[in-house]
Amino acid sequence: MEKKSLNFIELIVEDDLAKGRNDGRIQTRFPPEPNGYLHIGHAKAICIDFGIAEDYDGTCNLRFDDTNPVKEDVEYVDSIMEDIKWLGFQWKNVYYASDYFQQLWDLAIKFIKDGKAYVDEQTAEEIAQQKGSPTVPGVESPYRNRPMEENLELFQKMSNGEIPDGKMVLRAKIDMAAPNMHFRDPIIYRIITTHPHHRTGYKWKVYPMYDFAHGQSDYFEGVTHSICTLEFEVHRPLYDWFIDQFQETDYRPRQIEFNRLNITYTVMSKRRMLQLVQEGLVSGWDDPRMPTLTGLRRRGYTPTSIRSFIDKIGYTKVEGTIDLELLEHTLREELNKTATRVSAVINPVKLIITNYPEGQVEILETVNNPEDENSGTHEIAFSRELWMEREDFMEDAPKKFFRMTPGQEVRLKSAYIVKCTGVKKDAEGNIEEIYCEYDPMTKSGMPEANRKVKGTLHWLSVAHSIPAEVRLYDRLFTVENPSADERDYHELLNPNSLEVRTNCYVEEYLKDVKPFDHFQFQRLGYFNVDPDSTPEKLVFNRTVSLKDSWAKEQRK
RNA sequence: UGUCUUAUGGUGUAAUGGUAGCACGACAGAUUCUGGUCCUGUUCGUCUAGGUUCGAAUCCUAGUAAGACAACCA
Repeated sequence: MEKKSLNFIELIVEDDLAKGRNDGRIQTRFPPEPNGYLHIGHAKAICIDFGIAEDYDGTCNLRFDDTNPVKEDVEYVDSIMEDIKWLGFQWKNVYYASDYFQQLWDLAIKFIKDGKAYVDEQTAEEIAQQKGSPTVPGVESPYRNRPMEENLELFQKMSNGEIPDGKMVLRAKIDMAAPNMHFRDPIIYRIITTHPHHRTGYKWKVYPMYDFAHGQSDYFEGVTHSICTLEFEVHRPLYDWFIDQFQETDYRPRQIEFNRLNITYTVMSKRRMLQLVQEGLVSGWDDPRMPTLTGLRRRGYTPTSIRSFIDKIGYTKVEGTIDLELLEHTLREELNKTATRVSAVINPVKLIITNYPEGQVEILETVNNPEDENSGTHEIAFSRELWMEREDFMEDAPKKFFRMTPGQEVRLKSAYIVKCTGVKKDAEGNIEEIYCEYDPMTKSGMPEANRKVKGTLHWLSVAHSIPAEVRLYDRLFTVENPSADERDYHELLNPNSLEVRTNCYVEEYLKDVKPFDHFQFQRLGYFNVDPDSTPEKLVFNRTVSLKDSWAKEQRK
């Protein structure tokens, strides 16, 4: 058994374990704010949070960081839980930062009593101004040194709802000249009376800020490893400082930061995704073009493929961008092994076998999955009139065109070898029908069928196929890194990210499919059944195309 | 002209002082009743300069480059 190399987080955990820290206990948490849908970047965090707990015999809890009622909603709580479960993880407990509002408030009182917090009455602008800049030290607030009793009284008033929103804040008293901006008397409590909290309603008038809530919540819960993304690196000294102020035993949580996930041709910020949804540029959070988990699910991505992808990209502290192709590769890798092969024609043109008896129908067998011996076969009807793809015919074909062209033999998958004899065109010269003759001795399985031909095409019997809508998805953006582009992001959107084809056909075998079933449409790609699909009107999404070396050849 | 962090092929990631490897991509070939899959091969890398060491991608120093931080967001 080959030993898998550990990532830097696992190394830290093993080192802590070896040193006996926190009594050898491992506890993590996944701490989303319920203000948006989870995306594949969150999946990366979920995999390490739950993964570390699993691998080191620890526990992982789900904790909603719901300290800002202005932005949060139960709608998101529900979707977040659903997405985590879909990925295949199970939390030990569900916690909410709002569960700790009383404890946090008590802690704030302690800070005031210890002379480590004060009430500031300045405006947000004044406070921002005094903060200085990364290179210029800040200025102390005129309210910084007011007596402890006065702070206590004012904070009580804030908490009672006697002070309007925005008029006062509670700040930690640390160091306005600190080189780390976060130490310049950070605001730890603000007044919010106008928005109900999704769990506590209007009970609380003051709410703790992230820095005063996150690490403390970790501490209250007994978290040992608080894993988050790199953007919180500069917060870590403050995380540690707060804990220093009230730590009572040897137990201590530890924050570790890793690189967040970026993928080419997409955006990973909740703000940008919200815009896409609100401006109607996509159909919703679950639009199959969205990098949200709900979008990816609707697109046809599987939980295992996403986890496998996360496993491939690893965890480091280097900020980079992953090729979308790696994600697609991971998905194809899985679906190739699992997806049933069926035929679908998404740009149909009629093919008539002139020497095949009218009215005759043959029931043929076709394999479900050549990659899986146990997958069996299913039946497909063959007759005189078929559907084939327009792209599979060319009148004046180049040498490397291995499909249907007059005079050249091709194989109809699982059926016969045919030779094109001509076409019928309308007045504008558009091809209306294609004609061919079949060789009755070349039915699949017969010795003559082994004859070498240039190519194999998929097809459908006109009388035995059912209509379907097929939605062809492509990347949402035309540039690799939309976030870094100076242009307005509207200009970067791919106008062809969705192409709806309403005149497609699929085999009768698919008449009873259910939403999220996935298939390989032979020679086209992997498709799944959209939730919009009904027995009367089937709707398929293209999850990802097959690798297409003919398309590549054509681009040369 | 601050603090923190990072630097390995086109991309991502290993090598934990001892042979720079893997995956994706690209390119070429073979096989094929999917121009898919499978298989084979090719291409391409330790940011720079010093130092420590028998030996440095790894440790040290200095540069260079990139990123994060100045919300009553998380």
